[in-house]
Amino acid sequence: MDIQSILKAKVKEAVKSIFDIELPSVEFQPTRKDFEGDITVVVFPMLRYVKGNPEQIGRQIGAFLEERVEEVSGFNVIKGFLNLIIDDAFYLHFFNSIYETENYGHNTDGDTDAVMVEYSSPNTNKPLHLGHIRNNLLGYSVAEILKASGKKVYKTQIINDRGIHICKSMLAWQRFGNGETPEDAGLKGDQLVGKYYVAFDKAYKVEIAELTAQGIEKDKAEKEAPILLEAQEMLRKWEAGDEAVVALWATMNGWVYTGFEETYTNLGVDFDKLYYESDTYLLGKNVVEDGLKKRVFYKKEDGSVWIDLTDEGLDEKIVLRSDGTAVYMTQDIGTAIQRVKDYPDINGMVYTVGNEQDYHFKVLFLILKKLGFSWATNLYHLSYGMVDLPSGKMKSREGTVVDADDLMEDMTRTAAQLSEELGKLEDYSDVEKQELYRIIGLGALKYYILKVDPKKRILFDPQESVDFQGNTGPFIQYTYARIQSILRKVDSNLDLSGFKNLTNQGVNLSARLNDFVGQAVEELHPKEKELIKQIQLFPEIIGLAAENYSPALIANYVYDLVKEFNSFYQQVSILGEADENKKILRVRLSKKVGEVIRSAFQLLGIQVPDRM
RNA sequence: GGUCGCGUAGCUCAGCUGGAUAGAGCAUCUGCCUUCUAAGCAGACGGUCGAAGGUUCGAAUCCUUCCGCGAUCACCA
Repeated sequence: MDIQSILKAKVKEAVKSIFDIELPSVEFQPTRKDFEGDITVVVFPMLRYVKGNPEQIGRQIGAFLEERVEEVSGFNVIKGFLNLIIDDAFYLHFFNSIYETENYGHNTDGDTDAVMVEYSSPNTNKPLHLGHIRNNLLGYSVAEILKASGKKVYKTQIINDRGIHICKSMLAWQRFGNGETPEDAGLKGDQLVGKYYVAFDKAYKVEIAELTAQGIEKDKAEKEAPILLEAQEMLRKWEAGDEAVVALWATMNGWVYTGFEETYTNLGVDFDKLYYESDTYLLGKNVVEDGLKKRVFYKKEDGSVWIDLTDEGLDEKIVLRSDGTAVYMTQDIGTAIQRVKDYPDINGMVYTVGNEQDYHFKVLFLILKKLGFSWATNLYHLSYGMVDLPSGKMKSREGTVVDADDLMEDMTRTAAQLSEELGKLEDYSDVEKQELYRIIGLGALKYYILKVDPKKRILFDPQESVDFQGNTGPFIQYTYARIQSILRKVDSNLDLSGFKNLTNQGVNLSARLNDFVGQAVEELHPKEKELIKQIQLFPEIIGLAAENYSPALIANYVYDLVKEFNSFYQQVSILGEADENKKILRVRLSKKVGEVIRSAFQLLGIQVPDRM
């Protein structure tokens, strides 16, 4: 039972006993560092029920608690704030009770509902860029956080493998490629296909310039450039199942998938199920029929089908074209339904998609609700701000993007450079070093992106790059590495410390710690107490992060924990402590902090190194 | 123009389901490596929380208006 629940009941009891009033709720907050105490009861809200001077009331409640509640060892009142001092024994017992818990912080008795998390969902005509990185990191992390909060999670992406964009790459490759393959070019498949997408745009612009030079208006030229018309023709052939076109399409998409696979592996993300738009783009049409019957939709004279959302403050939205073909919305309706068919335990979905589609998802969710699907109330658009460069928006067509592969390589290189300067790893092999640099470089990148609130747009300056000091991934990884170093030394100093049972036989240790709790509770160092308090927060933070779909909460939490640990590390000696019981406690604290760091970072998709 | 989001230190961000003197990091400046990894620790400097009203014991946080930035308002996806 956590301390807050205990106190809540006791404060109510106090008010009942002193003033004979039933209090509906009690407000707590952690005591500010500048005051003495651990938990603060805010008296002000009680004034609605209890008449009197807040300071006076606080003192009366405080005295009651100090006398009747064994966890409360003292109190003070400042203005309307009742600061309670919690007995060290409580914290020690708490720490002792969770020390052996594996996956501490995870909710193990979660509901049986599953949730599907969609992220990445790239187009297959170009490589992934920085924007996709943010998307992937967010989606992956939220999926992991939901799992930790007790949900069953399916990770998915819908691959946008058809449409005019891929036809553009195909056409350009036919014209300028001379049969070039990724092997010939020495390029990843997605990079090669992206190259031809850029080539298309270049040729297209040349044609537009030629047309306008002939006196044709720009608008018209843009629509009638021969190369564009040809790409459109190619799309029609694809839809008609033209063998040659479909074969080329399959080949080039194949290259792209091989390339993506490599990028995903490097980025450390994965998927349980892939959906391809070439399979789903016709879905949803039968649902429209159904919606017409239910009068959720209506038909205009030209045959197009619409939904009227003006009552909800939105406008009218088309769900089927007059020629009977599907639009984007139709597909998304059909795909959502298909997913629930594929995984009947799904009772909610998370869509990781940029905030430029806020309106689309608002409408989509509303339509699904109106169609009466029970799971439609549990849909969430994990909307995030764009990643912009100092020069403005990223545009693949114009080549002004920060490529995902390049960026990861850059980060690894920077980590390598920094690490070499520090020169702490002379005994590592090149392979080991390379892997470590990757962990650090990616840690820096991932933390940098995940620590900010998803809603905010990120301005990414490749020149200034990503920090490795302060509130950063490497800072936290470094603390983890230091802890591992301590734990290694515990093992190797058997004869000196008598710690031989520490890592293997927890039972023995628990017994000894219990002795310690019994005999010397008042000796808990302030830093030890702060650390335990911080550790105590972890389960609650995971819950909050899941509720808010926010990896940033995890990042901020682990940063605070690490700061607290570093301060502890600096102020007290761990292995040098003379009192063996204290030494054991400190080693155990360090070990647990390490576990929480690893666990929290795992939720962010970031690895931790044993040394750095 | 309508709708949605954002605006906190020179820069990057926490805090936003209302609570004490608004917190970190970077940058600048001071100290601390013969003791567990200095990618660290301790400290200094830095703020009319975009502006103005309102709600109340109390507002960065909630409401209204305005300003600035962004997104979106296609029989494109």
